[in-house]
Amino acid sequence: MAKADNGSEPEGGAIRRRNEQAILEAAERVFARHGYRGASVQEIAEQAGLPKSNVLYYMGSKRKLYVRLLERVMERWNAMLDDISADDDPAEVLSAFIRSKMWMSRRHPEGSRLFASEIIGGAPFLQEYLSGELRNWVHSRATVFRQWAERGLMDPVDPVWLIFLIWSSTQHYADFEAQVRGITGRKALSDEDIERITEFLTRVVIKGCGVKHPADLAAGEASLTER
Amino acid sequence: MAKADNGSEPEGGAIRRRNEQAILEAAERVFARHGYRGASVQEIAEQAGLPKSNVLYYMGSKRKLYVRLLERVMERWNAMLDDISADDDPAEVLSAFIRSKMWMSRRHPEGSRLFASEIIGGAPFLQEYLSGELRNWVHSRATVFRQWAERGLMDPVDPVWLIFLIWSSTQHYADFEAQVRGITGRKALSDEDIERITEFLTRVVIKGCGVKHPADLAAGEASLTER
DNA sequence: GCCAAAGCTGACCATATGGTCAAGAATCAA
DNA sequence: TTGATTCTTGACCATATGGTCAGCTTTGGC
Repeated sequence: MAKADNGSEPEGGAIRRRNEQAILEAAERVFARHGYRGASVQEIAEQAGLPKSNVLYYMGSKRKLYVRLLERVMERWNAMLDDISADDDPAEVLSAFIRSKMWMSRRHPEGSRLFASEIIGGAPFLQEYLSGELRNWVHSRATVFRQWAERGLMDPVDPVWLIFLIWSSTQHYADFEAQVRGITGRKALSDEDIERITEFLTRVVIKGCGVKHPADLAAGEASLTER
Repeated sequence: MAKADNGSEPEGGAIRRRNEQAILEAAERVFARHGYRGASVQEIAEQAGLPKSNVLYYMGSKRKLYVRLLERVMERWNAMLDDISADDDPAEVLSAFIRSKMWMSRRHPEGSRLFASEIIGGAPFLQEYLSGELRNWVHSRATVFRQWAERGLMDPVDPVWLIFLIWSSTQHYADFEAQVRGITGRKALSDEDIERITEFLTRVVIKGCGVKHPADLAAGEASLTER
């Protein structure tokens, strides 16, 4: 038995928490860079500043460590999947969606790359998540998008392709960071860059899908002028 | 010395060509799935139906095989980077660009994933290509886009972000195929699906960037009606 | 200070890795 | 048929892999 049993999740003493944190951080980097097979426990241990045995002591096995990392990433993901309803303003919802996705890519690029690496490898560990939880989320969002289209708030585009468009174009800046750096010639993108890209993507998506403000709807459909 | 020296590239006898072909195909799959480190020569050999020694005999080393694959992918890529000029119709150029990128992702998904895997891993083998050849191509295209914007043929968007948008949203269907399958619930996308997605992306990009037909320009700017 | 629990880690293991090599088999122009 | 070139491959090697374990030290509540 450990000390007092608090109801919250992060179990274990201070030492355990500190070391696990170091291991998880190092592992996220290494797995993101080399994929599940290509990553070695030895390298993770070195990056965490611990002997290999210690990593196995805390994490049990390479596989368990990897699964735990994926779960951590998916938790961050899910926290972003907030609820929207058909009554909200499409432009605002899409804008917020793009912005939060963009900043997620910026704040957790290694996590994004870890996820990408898993998917590229055929998603051996995430298949049920994709075709279960995530699929449901996408389809519930799709329903809302379709309602917007029916009410003339946006063009009748396929919502799934639209979601994929937003996902891919935002995650690009995390997953393909090396390419972005090579082509722009910069060592890293600044916060302003990210903000400008966010604005660009938002603009293209909203204008490209013919999203209208609810207020403009009441003003009659005779005027095709935007804004 | 081998037989007659023909000027074309694919050297070697029929046996060599056949085996190399089998090895390259198998290797593209395995490297795409597991990354450079995670791929094993043994697995490549098995998938090619040859003993490991034979793979090394033809390819020299794992590293040389990998580099050769990357070069093959980049050749396919470069063949697509045809020339455009500021005199062309922006809508047509962008449409053709999206379409060819989309079909490249469909026809060579393993190659696309191989490239993605290399970039996610920090592009250790492709850094100079990215910041050299590819960078120049992007910037030459960017110049054309800017000229279009100056002539009022499209909104003054940053051309580099636009190119990234097209790259990411098209490549998504190769790189994240597992995710697309899981969420759509389908075993594979059909040619019609790809065509519809192409149309969707083209529409969003062209409408979203305010691309106009050159003919509409002459008709005066009073009419804001589209199409 | 006591002692059980937690933390730590070098030595070790079976297996898999990329790569070499030598010796034989198939191919082919002459 | 000959002889040289190409092809084929099992045996082998040094190293790295994920994982185990026994025995040590440290920690922290009493």
